[in-house]
Amino acid sequence: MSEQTRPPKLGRVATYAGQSLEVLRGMILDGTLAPAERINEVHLSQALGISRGPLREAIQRLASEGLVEAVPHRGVYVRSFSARELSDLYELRVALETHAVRLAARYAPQQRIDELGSMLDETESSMGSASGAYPEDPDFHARLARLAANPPLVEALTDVGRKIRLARARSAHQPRRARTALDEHREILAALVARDGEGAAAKLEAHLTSSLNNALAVLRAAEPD
Amino acid sequence: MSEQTRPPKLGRVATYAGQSLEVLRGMILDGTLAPAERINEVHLSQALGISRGPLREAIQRLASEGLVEAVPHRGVYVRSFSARELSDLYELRVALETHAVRLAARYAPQQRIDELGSMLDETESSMGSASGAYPEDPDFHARLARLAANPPLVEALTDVGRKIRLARARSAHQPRRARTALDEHREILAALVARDGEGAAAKLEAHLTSSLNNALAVLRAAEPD
DNA sequence: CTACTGACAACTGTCAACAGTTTGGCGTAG
DNA sequence: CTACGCCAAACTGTTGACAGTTGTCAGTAG
Repeated sequence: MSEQTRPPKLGRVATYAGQSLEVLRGMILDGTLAPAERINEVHLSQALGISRGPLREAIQRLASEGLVEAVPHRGVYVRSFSARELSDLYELRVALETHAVRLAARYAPQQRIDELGSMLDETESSMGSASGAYPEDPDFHARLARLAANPPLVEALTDVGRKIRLARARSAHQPRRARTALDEHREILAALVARDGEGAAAKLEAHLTSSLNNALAVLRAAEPD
Repeated sequence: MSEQTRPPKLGRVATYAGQSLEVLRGMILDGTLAPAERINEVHLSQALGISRGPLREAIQRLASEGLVEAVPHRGVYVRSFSARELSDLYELRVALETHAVRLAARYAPQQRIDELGSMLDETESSMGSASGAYPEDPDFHARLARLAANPPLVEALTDVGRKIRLARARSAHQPRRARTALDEHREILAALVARDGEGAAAKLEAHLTSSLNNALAVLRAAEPD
């Protein structure tokens, strides 16, 4: 009874629609709901233990985020991306992230940059051990974006990042590339520490380009149409 | 694992939720629903002649677009922007649009560029007459963005453009600036015709900066707190 | 065997009612 | 007069049922 007697903390979502949104997004991004798969509202609502109302609200938001495509009277489908669309997304991401890193080089406080460094150390130390070795660990790029201190920019990058993550859902963890990515992250950070915005942007673009090429290679290997 | 069907590609069939989305967006952008105003679901659904279900779905999408802020159990509010947020939005827009124009300078077919020119001619000829003289006519920038041939980029710019339009809802049409804007548009287009991506980007940035300054001035004049 | 027709099943879109939370007002105590 | 607490009105969140559409499949004509 007294478990939810907390005053309204901002950001806490105590609503089925809000929870469903996050659960669904997770199911799409981790592949539980595969690309091009049709979503059955009745089945899914029963699986989630809720009614169709809140579920539909969550789906609408996913549609607005571009993770799902809703065709009136015909159902909603998990979005699938072509190689061309993946390239477009990466190109957009490059534009956004290089801009972010230029801003960060100019305005970010030293402390925030240092935090990024220690985060990379942690990533490296926990890399040999567990299976949690992501080639593109989203944390680094997300934190990098936040250094630009421009919320709309961060939001735009979050959106693009989600679509990219879905687009390359097939290309699973590649521990070999993880080491390379970490090195490239360090180079970017080094330029950032030196307040060299252009250098950081160049390193970042190279990093993202090789990431795209890696994703494209995996994509074409999976379905060489 | 799961059965995969192809997403139907057909056009849009009318649905209350979809119609409400567009109507609501219009009401927000033209000021019928003022910034910081609370939206009453019952009242609004009756005004639209529909039930709360489809209306709520539309609202969810508006929330995802950032035009509206939904606080669980407390209602949804039309989003209002501070001067700082407006600046952030413009900064993001500059990054996106300059990137778009660089792409356009490299890849856009001549014909599409020429179409932009004739569009400007039409704008000019219809400027002296009617009241439809927008200082920032969205068409030019939207069409410019499309020349980049990168759909996610266009989408991102659309999102930012909507927020900006809402943020500067108070600064109404200013016919004096309309003429200036048209001239600046022509300069951008001239650089584009010359395939001078950097030049076009520079002109564009200057244009957007003066647009921001104009908006900020109007904003501070309206509420100098 | 193929092409069309009509009915059935499945699913999405919409609605009205129910339930839980927030908000503002009133009264009472200090 | 102010502060606190209770209560009712208003509103949002959720549900289950109903309605309209789409896709499928048997049955029939060519």
